[in-house]
Amino acid sequence: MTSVLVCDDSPLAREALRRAVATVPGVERVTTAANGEEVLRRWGADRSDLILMDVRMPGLGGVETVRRLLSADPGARIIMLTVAEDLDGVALAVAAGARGYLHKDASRAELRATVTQALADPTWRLAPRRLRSTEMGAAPTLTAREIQVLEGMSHGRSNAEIGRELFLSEDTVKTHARRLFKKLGASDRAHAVALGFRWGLVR
Amino acid sequence: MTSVLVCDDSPLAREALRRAVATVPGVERVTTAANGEEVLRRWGADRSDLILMDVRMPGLGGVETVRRLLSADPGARIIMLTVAEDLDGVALAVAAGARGYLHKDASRAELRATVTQALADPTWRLAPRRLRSTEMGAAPTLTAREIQVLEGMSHGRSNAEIGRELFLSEDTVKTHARRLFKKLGASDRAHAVALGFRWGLVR
DNA sequence: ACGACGGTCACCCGAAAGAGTTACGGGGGC
DNA sequence: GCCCCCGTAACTCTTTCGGGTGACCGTCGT
Repeated sequence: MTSVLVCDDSPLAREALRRAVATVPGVERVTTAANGEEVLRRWGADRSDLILMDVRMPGLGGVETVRRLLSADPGARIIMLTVAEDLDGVALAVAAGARGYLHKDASRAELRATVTQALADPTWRLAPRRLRSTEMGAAPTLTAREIQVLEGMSHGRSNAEIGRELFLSEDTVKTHARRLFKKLGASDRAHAVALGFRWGLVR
Repeated sequence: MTSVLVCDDSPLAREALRRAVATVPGVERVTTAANGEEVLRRWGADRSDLILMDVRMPGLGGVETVRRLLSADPGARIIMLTVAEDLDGVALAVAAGARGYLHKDASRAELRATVTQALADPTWRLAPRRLRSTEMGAAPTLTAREIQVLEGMSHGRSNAEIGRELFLSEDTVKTHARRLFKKLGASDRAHAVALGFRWGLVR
């Protein structure tokens, strides 16, 4: 029974990853965890053949989780997931024994190819490479204006206030708002702000 | 020149901590960092006498940062900051060499006392203790109902929908909403959701 | 050259939201 | 005993939001 464990603190990314991994031929079970602690806690009772784990997670970070997991089970196969910003974290994780890494904006095909290969060859290690594309669990791409409007919302400003701040008419702000709602799948500004935080688009 | 470094990924908590620490007699400089990487990067050029660091941070977690910091500089004095939920992280950090820890809802007075003592005595270690109170940079205390309402907002639900979900009238939901706005200092629901994320009240 | 997309703005309209106020019962603290 | 906070609920009133639609212009890619 081939099983894969997906670990990411972002619920949206986690779901997207789970769905993507589930389509890989041969994978019969995909479990998920929200943080490193959860992975370690469950590893004793429930070992997977492969772990996909985010580098940046609250609590026990991905790097430390890799260390502790490998000291408990040197045979564990782990692939780190990362965004462009924390390449050093990836380097640490690979140094600690992770088999490779994937950028979060890797295409679904690249993700599947990597998972397939890692499952097929127990000794496989990823030759470092950079990936692009906009598939998988990548955050929706907002334009600069849309992010400015979203940030305004996250600071509690009304459309009119955002407009004054950005030297735009309120109607224009509303247009940007409507467009970013659609991209994010948000039903209102509160939802949009929440999704912005969950996707890491705003802080 | 006595200097203290405050490290927390939450901007609000960071500012609150910075202000609190700055009032400690003898402290002449307070610098801040948003994550472990930043602390490590700057440690070579700019060493502080004491570090206050959050346990849970994105990227390099507090525990791992303690390890790497102490392996680079065994004399570094570090106090971990934590919320009630990650006591294991604290245990790890203390095991790794942190001098002690403070709950984030410790009173400002307790924070100052701890910092004063840690600065005065280079060998000081905190005897484990639990603290309470609502001073310092603690997140506003929302009631269970208020958090439920805030979570509903973060999922894009209207007041009426939240009411149906929680078996409350829409008017009651609006009352909870108004009260949580006031506690958080939010001007509308989008702002409240943003503050909820920044304070770590919702995910 | 054409179309898709992004940035700008406008108008209409119904549905929400938010502020203000009142109220009543229960619990905890002083 | 009293007061403050919480949970519940209702009422009114004004503002804002969000959807729908249409429009003009510039850019980029094909």
